[in-house]
Amino acid sequence: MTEKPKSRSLRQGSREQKILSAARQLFSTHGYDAVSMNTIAARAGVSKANIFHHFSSKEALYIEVLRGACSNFGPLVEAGFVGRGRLGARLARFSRGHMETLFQDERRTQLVMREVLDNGQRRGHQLAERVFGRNFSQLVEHVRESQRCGDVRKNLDPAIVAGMLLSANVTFFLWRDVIRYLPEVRFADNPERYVSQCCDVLVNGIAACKKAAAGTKDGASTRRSAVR
Amino acid sequence: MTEKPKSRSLRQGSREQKILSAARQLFSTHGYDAVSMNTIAARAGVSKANIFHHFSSKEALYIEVLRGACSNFGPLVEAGFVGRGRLGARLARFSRGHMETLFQDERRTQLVMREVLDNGQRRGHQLAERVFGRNFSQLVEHVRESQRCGDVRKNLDPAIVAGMLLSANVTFFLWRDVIRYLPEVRFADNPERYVSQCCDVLVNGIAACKKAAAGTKDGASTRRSAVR
DNA sequence: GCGTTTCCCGACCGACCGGTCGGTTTTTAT
DNA sequence: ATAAAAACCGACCGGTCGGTCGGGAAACGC
Repeated sequence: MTEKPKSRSLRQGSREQKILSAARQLFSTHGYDAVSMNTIAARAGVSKANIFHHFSSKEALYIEVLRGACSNFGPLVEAGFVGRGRLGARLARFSRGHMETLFQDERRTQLVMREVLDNGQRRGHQLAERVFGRNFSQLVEHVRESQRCGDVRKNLDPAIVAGMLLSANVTFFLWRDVIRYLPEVRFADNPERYVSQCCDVLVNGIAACKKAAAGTKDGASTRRSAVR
Repeated sequence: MTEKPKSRSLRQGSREQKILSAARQLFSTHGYDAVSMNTIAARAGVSKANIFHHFSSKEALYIEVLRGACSNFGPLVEAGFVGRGRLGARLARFSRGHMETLFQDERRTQLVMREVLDNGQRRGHQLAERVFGRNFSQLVEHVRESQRCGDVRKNLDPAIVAGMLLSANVTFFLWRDVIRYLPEVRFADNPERYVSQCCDVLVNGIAACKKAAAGTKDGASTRRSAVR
């Protein structure tokens, strides 16, 4: 009716994109097995047979969704870490950005998580290359750099420090719907405060001894805000 | 042939236990959807109909497996934390025990993880009560106690500190098959070293300022061992 | 001994799974 | 205008799913 014909090259892959979009939504929230091709077809407003016209199999479709989820997973994060300022400030900025990225596209994060849990052993290699790739390497490099500057203790494995930096946020994301019901936990709906405190601890933990107290300035503001 | 009759009350629930055991194995390694009742029946050496005689549905069987996995999940861990000694030593002992528990029954850990990922939102409440229950509370209480003693900075949320303590280990468990392929990571097969360094960082991070260096003694032994 | 209850199984059910097939419509190239 | 190619669909395939049913075997109370 109101639609113009549109050349195929213009609306290139519109149906295919709809399929991918539907599959991304469904796979990430319910997992691979729990989602049927019928469901995807219905969600995408497309016949099931059409899906098999664009993707050779359900597995192939899933892989495609996964590939899309993995690309550019970290550049934003990385961008948040670089720059000048004292260690505590940069680290907090990075961590905040990281947490934001996790929640910005929960679907994507959840998809990756699920893949790690379900196929970590089988596809661990690909995941390591695709999800992290250079991102983790760059983060480690930053830590190493800080060690050279004397900001970070030299007896720490930079990869472990980088891992701890990420693990706190990832765990928060993963368990947020559970810890909410723990009576002692009051930060379930306040990731900012969580990140802030974690960075506080980490900065103090990794900083070279004489500067231990210095990093506190940025991270320790316990009463930052109660929003979100 | 060689089997004696055995009264029913003696071998009480032997078939039922076999079913539960098979279900536990299969669910934990492949997830709920990917495991069929036929498979469970075959693994248990029982007819499928018999499973439905003992358990009203697949869901009920799964819940039962889950209940078994959740009980006594933490007492051992808790036991490792209490006792005397300086903060760093106790914390390291606890963390080591925690990591050990995670790997001691990987199946169980993986089952809980999967449940969190798949049904965290729906069953978050039950999970919070069953998986952690008093365990997390006790851990938090220990942190709070250390705060009163002046060993831990008072401006930190004890629940967050407790969370960081656990998150490092949990993340290691979850991502172990992925980080193995990261070139910078050399601790993938050496959880002891990982735990050791994490505790080092945490102890220094949470310790009251003047004692910052003190906790290092126990945790910083970077060259502890290369075994396992 | 005998009835009752519990345990157990093979056969079977409708629903749905991933995937295919033949044919129709739409787009593109000429 | 037309033929080739790509996109698309309804109907259908063999197979498996969770779950049921009727009946046989074993343990129980008496």
